[in-house]
Amino acid sequence: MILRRVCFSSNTLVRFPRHGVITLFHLHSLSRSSTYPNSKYIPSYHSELEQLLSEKCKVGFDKLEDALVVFDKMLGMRPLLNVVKFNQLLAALVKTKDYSVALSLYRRMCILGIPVSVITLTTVINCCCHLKQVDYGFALLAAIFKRGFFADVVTYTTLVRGLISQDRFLEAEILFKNLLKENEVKPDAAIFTTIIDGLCKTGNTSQAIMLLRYMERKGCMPSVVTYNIVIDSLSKDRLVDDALGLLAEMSDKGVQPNVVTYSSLIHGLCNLNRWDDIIQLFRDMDRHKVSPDKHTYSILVDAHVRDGKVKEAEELIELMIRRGQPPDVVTYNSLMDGYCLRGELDKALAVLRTMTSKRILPDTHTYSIMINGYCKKLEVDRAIHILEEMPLKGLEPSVETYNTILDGLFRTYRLDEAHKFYKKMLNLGVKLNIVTRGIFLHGLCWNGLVVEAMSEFHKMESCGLVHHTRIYNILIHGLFKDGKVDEARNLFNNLLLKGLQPSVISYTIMIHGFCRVGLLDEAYKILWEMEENNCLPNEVTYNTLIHGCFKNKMYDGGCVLIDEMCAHGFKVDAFTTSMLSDMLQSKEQDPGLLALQKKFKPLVHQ
DNA sequence: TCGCCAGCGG
Repeated sequence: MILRRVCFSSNTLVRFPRHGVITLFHLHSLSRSSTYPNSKYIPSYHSELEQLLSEKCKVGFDKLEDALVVFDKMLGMRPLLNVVKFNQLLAALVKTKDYSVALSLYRRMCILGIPVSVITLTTVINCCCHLKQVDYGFALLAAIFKRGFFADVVTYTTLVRGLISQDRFLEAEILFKNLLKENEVKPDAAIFTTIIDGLCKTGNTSQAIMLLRYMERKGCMPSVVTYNIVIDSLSKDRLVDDALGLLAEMSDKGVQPNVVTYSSLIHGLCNLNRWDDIIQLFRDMDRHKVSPDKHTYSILVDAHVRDGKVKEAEELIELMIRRGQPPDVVTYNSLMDGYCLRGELDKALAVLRTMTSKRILPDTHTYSIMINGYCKKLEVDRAIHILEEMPLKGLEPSVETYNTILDGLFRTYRLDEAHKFYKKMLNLGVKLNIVTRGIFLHGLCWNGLVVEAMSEFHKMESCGLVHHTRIYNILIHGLFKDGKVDEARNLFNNLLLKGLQPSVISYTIMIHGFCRVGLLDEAYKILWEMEENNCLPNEVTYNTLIHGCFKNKMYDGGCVLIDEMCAHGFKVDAFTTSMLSDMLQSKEQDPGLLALQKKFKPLVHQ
C-alpha cells in the first residue's frame, strides 16, 4: 500500500514531453501510402498482417516508415485488431530503439480509444525509461492503477531499471525492497538481476554476490544473465579468479555459459595479460560449442593494441573477416587508438581510410581518438580543427571530446584559451562530468594557479560536484608542488571526513609530498596508515618512498624497503636503480653504507 | 500471442 501511495503521489496526469522529432503531423504524412510507394507490400488482410507483426516484434521493422504504414492500416481494420497486435507493433519499435515514435503511437491509440493492456503500458513505460524519463514511467504506473489493472513484476522491473539508468539507485533499491516487503509481486530472476546489475554498476560487487545467494535461498534460480553480470563486474574489478569460480559454479548448476560469459572473462584476463588463460578459455568455448562473436574478437584486438602488439591486432582483424565476423567501427576505433597512443598518427589516418573504403562510418569516438592523438602530441590546433569538422559530418562531439581538448590547452600552457573553452563548454550546454572538473582543476595547478584551483574547488564542492577521491588527489598534489604542506595535509584529512576512501594514488601523493620536503617520518606514517586501511602499496608507492629515503640519506630505511618490495614481487624503477648506483659510487666512509654497497652491487649490475 | 535483466571504446 505504501507503494501505491508513493506511486500516486507522482504526477497522475499522463503527459509527454516533446520526445524526439516525430510529431503527430509527421505521423500522418508518413503513413500516407502515396508518400511511400513501398507500402503496397504491407498486407491488408488480417492473417497476413498478424503474421508480419509476430515476426517483426522479434526483430523490428527494417524501415520506420513501414511500421507507421502498418499502424495506419491497423487503425482502419474492422473488426478492430486484438490489443496483442498493437503491443507487437510497439514491441517492434522498441527493438529498433524508436522509443519516441512508440510513445507517439501510444498517444494516438489513447486519443482513438483503442483498448490497451498492462503489457501495452509496460512497453510504453519501458520507452519512457529508455528516454531517461522514468518519472513519466511512474505517471503511467498510476495510469495502470486508474484503469483497474495490476502492475506485475515486469512493470516494476522496468521501473527499477529506469531509476538505475538515471543514477537513482537508492530509489530503485527502496522500490525493490518495498515490493518484497509488501508481497506486491512475486520476484523473478529478472528483477533480482536488475538490482544485481545496479549494485555492480555502483561498484558494490560483493553486495551483488550476496543478493545472488539470497535469490537462490528464496528459490529463484539465477539465470545466465545474472551470472554474466556478476562475472563481468568481478572481471572489471580484476578479480578474474573469483569470476572463473562462478563460471565453474554455473556449469555445476546446469546454467550454460554463453558467448557473453566468455567475453567478459576474456576481457578480465586481457587486462591482466594472462594470455595462457585466455587461450585455455578459447579451448573451453570450442568444447562447449560457443562461438566467439564480434565483441569477443574486438576485446582481443583492443588487448593486443594496449599491449603494443598492433601488428597482431591487424592480423586478428583479418581473421575476423575470414571467419565472417567483419570488424565494425568499434574494432577499428581500437586499432586507431593503438596507433594514436604510439604517436603514429599517419597510421591511424590510414585506418580511417580503410574504414571509409569499407563503408564503415566513423563515429564520435573515432574522431575523439584522433583528437586525443593530436592533443597527446601537443598539436592542439589540429585537434581543434577536427572538433570543428565534426558537426559538418553530422557528429556531435561528446563531453569526452571536449575534455580532451581542454586538457590539451592546459598542458600547452594556453591558459586564456583553456578558460574560454571551458566557458564555451558551459554555454553549449555540454554536460560537464567529474573528469571535466578534474581536468580544469589539474590544468590550473599545472599552470601554477593552485590558489585559483582551490577557490574553484570550494565553489564546486558547495554544489556537491566534486565528491570524488580523484579530485582531492589532483589538489593535494598541486598543493604539495606549490609547497603548501599544511594545506595539503588538511585536504587529505578532509577527504576522510567527507567519507571518501583514499586510493593507493592518494597515499602515494602524500608520501611523495612529504618526502620532497624531507618529512620522512610523516611519509612513513602514511605507509603504515595504508596498511591499517587495507590499502596495499604498489610499485610506485614503494619507489616513491625509497627515493625519499635516499634523497634524505636514509640508506638503511631505503634498503629495507627495497627488500620488502622485492618480497612482494615488485621491481625497483629506473630512478631507484640510478640512486642505488650513486650510492655505490659514494665515497662516504660510513660503515653501514659500505655494507649496503656490497649487498646491492649485484642488483645494479644486472 | 505481446512487455523486464548481460559483454567491446579515450
